[in-house]
Amino acid sequence: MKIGELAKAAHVEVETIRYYERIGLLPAPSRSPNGYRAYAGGHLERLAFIRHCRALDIALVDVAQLLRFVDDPTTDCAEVDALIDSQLTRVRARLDTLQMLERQLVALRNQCGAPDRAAQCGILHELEAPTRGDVCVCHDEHAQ
Amino acid sequence: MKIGELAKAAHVEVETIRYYERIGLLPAPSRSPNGYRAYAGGHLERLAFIRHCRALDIALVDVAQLLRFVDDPTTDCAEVDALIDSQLTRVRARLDTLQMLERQLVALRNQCGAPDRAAQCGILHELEAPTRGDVCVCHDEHAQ
DNA sequence: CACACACCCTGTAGCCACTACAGGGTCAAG
DNA sequence: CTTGACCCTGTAGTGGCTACAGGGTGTGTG
Ligand SMILES: [Zn+2]
Ligand SMILES: [Zn+2]
Ligand SMILES: [Zn+2]
Ligand SMILES: [Zn+2]
Repeated sequence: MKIGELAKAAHVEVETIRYYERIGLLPAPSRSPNGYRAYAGGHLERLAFIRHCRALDIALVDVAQLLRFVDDPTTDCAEVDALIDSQLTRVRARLDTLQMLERQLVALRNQCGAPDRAAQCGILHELEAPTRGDVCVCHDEHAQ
Repeated sequence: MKIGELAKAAHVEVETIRYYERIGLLPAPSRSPNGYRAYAGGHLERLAFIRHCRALDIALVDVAQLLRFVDDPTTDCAEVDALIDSQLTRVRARLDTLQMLERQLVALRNQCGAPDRAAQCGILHELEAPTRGDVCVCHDEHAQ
């Protein structure tokens, strides 16, 4: 299997595959006489695993860790669980932030009475608020 | 005001301020005879505005655009509104993705029956699923 | 006055996970 | 014989900072 075929099979860019090889995530395949990379089934499996993890937004360092567990199935899976847990924690933290952000943006959006000149726009007015030392609608880190 | 004082006042790293200056977001201040940057009140205002936007996760290019509106208050604020709207759209899209992600991670986390050897761990098992062509628990991009 | 220490300067490189060339080689179809 | 699709290596760019390295400056203490 040539790199383009592997890319198509795994729904990944060719450059991404070479990148994974460069950083040591995907083992270097054998080469055809012409120098082209020649992949076997195992490479597609491993690449699918990686992409699957990436779809879960798991960082590549953590994917590398998971791959080590896959390669050595005698290790205690508690570390796998912990890794997923910490990933879940990160995702939930980001979710909280984004939900706050959405509320703040909606509030901000409602500030614009009617589109007119920027001088009257409530949005810009609101964004300038912390400038004047007013209570900040979106974050209070600089309000304390 | 020296750069460290400005940094403290705006709750920003010194390097961040120099970075904003380098990319043209914050105007270069005048210099003291010793070469130190000497900031005026306007700089703190502008920096607060930028950090306020960044707290709303608005990209620096968009912040630059907003600053142009601030500087020229005669422009039509419809563009401001559109910018906030598109930001809101981005945030909501990311929210949707993250919510799916959280559900998938929870499902994945529940796969681990009891921590034991990695060979039996349902999490690794599940992460390997797309490898075997099974229906993918987390993303179907490579399942169709 | 000597020294420490905090702060300032410039410039460059690193982070993450790719993505996009530039500049070349290989191969099959028409 | 030419076209075009694919492959190769190596390097640089993205965003939004962050972290040095290698210097200069300013203040307080012994
Ligand atoms: Zn998947
Ligand atoms: Zn408006
Ligand atoms: Zn704010
Ligand atoms: Zn487990």
